[in-house]
Amino acid sequence: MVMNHDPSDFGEKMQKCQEYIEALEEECRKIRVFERELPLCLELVSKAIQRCRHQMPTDCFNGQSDQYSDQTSSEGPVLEEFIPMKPNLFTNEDDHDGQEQQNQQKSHKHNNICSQDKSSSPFSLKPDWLTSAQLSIQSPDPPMEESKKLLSMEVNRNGCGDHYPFKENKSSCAALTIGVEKSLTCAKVVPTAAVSSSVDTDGVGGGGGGGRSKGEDKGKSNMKERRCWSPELHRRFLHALQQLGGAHVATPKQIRELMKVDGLTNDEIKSHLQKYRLHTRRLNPTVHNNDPQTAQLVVVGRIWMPPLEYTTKAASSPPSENTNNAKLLYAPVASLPPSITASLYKTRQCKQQSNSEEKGSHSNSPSTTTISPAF
DNA sequence: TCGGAAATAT
DNA sequence: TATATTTCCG
Repeated sequence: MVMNHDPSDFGEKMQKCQEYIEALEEECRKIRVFERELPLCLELVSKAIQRCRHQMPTDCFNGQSDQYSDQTSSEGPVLEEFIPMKPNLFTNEDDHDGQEQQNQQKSHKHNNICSQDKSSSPFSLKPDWLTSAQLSIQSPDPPMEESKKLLSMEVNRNGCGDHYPFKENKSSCAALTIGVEKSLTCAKVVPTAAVSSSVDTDGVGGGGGGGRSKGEDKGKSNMKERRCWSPELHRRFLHALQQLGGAHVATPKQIRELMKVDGLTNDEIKSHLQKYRLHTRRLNPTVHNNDPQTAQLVVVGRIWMPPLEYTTKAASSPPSENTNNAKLLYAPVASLPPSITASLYKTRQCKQQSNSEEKGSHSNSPSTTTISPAF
């Protein structure tokens, strides 16, 4: 809708405009809960809000419709119905309300159309994801398309969450192969002693090399490259656990078969499983609830959700596998019980930006759920 | 093949 | 120091 108005109904238009914005904001809040399912919708509304805001003081009230007329054609008819279109800045507080946005604002001039297009296009969200090394952790799990992008990103970078270019090491051939596996892992091909210091700069939790190296020399040369369990990989892991009936029932071999990740070894899974069990045990020393069917919350990124659900979502498993499908819960942390969120932010996450595998563990009721330190 | 635990890097 | 991961042992 081109708002080239008569000054006489200025106030009325202004009020309508404001109402639109408020309505859109309300919509946006609702959509955010289902950000994963409705990423484009969310973006659409977000853009609508920011553009509407941006236009209010100028076009809406000054009648400068030509300022955005060119943009409307490219934005599509829906927004055009009610929002003046115009390249805008990174003022969308609903997208990634964080410092990254602010930083971007600082670094981009107001009329930086190219940048705006890049960040706002539904199909070019990658810069947004890339704006933070923590995106794969802090953000809710990306929708499928974004998830793919994220995964492909991970192929190109060498490490969990860091932006270092992928550094193919001579020994990288061992376990890390291609495709899915590389995507799922952080592809951190680090012959530990040699390269890790230059690559693993963001503190993906521990470094750590092999176990007891009987011969010290062994560690350097034959050291297995570290497997960094990316969130996606961990989702698969959890999904496998779900299918197998829980962490204390599943065996590494079974998990590996279910995960279907090339290059992933039983040892790696076993190690991860061991860690998972330890955390579970630590969190609930009295309640031995390893049954995923009763496990209530899992932290993925910064989202808590029933483990069944998020693993299901991640792996697109058949619904029949799960009994909890009715419990769809894609909720940002903000919507979680305060006790949970409070605990959540006490966790080590704050210090480990790219520690991307977190999960809470389980208890029989959310109220008794304890929050694990980043797992 | 598995679970547990030591070893090691960060 | 805590954690993640690898490696060894039984």
